[in-house]
Amino acid sequence: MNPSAAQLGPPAPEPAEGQPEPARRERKKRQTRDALILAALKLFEVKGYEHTAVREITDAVDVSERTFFRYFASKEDLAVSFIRDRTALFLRALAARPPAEDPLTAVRNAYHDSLAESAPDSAENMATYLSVVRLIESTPALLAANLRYLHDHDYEIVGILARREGVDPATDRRPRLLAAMFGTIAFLASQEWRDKGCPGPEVLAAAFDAYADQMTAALAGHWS
Amino acid sequence: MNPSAAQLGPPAPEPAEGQPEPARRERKKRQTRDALILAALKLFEVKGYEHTAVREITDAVDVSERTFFRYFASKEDLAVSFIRDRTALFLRALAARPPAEDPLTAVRNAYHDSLAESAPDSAENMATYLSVVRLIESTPALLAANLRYLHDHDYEIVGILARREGVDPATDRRPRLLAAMFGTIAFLASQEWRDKGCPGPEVLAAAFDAYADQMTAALAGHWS
DNA sequence: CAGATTATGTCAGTCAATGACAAGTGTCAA
DNA sequence: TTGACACTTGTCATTGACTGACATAATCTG
Repeated sequence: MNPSAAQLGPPAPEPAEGQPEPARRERKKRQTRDALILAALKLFEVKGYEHTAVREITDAVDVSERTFFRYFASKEDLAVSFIRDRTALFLRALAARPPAEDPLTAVRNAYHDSLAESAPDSAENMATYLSVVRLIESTPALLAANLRYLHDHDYEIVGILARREGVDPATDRRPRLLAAMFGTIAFLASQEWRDKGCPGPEVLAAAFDAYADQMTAALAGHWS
Repeated sequence: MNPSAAQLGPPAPEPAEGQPEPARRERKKRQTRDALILAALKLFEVKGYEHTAVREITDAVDVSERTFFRYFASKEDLAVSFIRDRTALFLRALAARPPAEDPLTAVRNAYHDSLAESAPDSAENMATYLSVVRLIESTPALLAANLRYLHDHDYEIVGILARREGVDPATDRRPRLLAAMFGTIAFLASQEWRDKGCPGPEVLAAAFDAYADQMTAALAGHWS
């Protein structure tokens, strides 16, 4: 049982595997994991991330502090677990885009796909996700963790892009460049979205598109 | 005496202010600050960042642990203090570029300027800087701190760009976009540079240019 | 030199994170 | 059902980053 081994969105019943798991043990793990996340978010919202001790979270769920760290590598890790799920969604969406699309188009569409896939999941789910984003965007430490997570997983995007276009990521800089630029504008978009008060997902998508649209314009010449 | 109030490159004798400071106190502060940085880097290089306790650093300099935290907000803070200096150089360089240059050109030239300004500073200085970059690039925690620092100061670049081009950063996304993209490629460049073994500064500059050159190409169509 | 500033040391304490070992619980086959 | 085996959890002890409070000592200022 290594920390954050099995990442999964909160109460989203596993795609159902055959029979190979008599369930009780796994079910309990999932329960405590979900309970920890839920209690943590609740506390974070009230007292703020920094001022919530791990101890308080585990007390609320009635498990030992040690157990917490067997589920999550760190306090940060819990907070960004949602981001992890979103990123995984995006990666799958990107891999699924038709090869006929050029890289930028594929990335843009994949972003929308992943957003659409997670958004209507359930209203309650969306609300939770929104509160997490709000939390992350307003907590410097989590913002940094988020940044770091995105960076650590850029190479996966790079791999998919390079495969799609049949280029060698070791010599061709374009896949790395596009992957990094995607991360950048996704980040800018969620900032703008937060500044607007985290309205609906479609506003986030619109902000993303606006940034994507202006990339070449920003590089062009004078802005007059 | 708040932490990291006065950031300055290591042994670079202050631009000399009139007379208003009878010096001794300031001189001593500078001394211990430099001594802490020096001892820290030496230890980091030998034992690695994570495995060097603040206690060991302060023992080497013979000050109390508490004093360390009066000079640096955190252990990370010490390590990225060099990055701060470099960023400050870049900002000044960017502000100094002629307004006739279009934004992208100005940013690229400013990057080279700041590199040139710090590089020949002194051979020993350069060596120190290189070891810091190596350290940061090979320590996940520091990489994250670096990322965060860059992000936290994007707004300064945004401000300069917006002023240069006479646009409103609140409504026009282009300054934010270019600032973020600059950060991205500067980051990619230093990674590539590290992977090549941190050769000379000109190699870093070349990598930066290569990325800058390919930005539009990466956004264009298929890469074939 | 007196008296206001300011830096430093000491101390006690919080909080995150980890290793080691014991105790409890679930699983599976005989 | 039972008993061996695989995990999971709790307990305990420890390290290390960081902070607040207060006393002390050094450096200004006049």
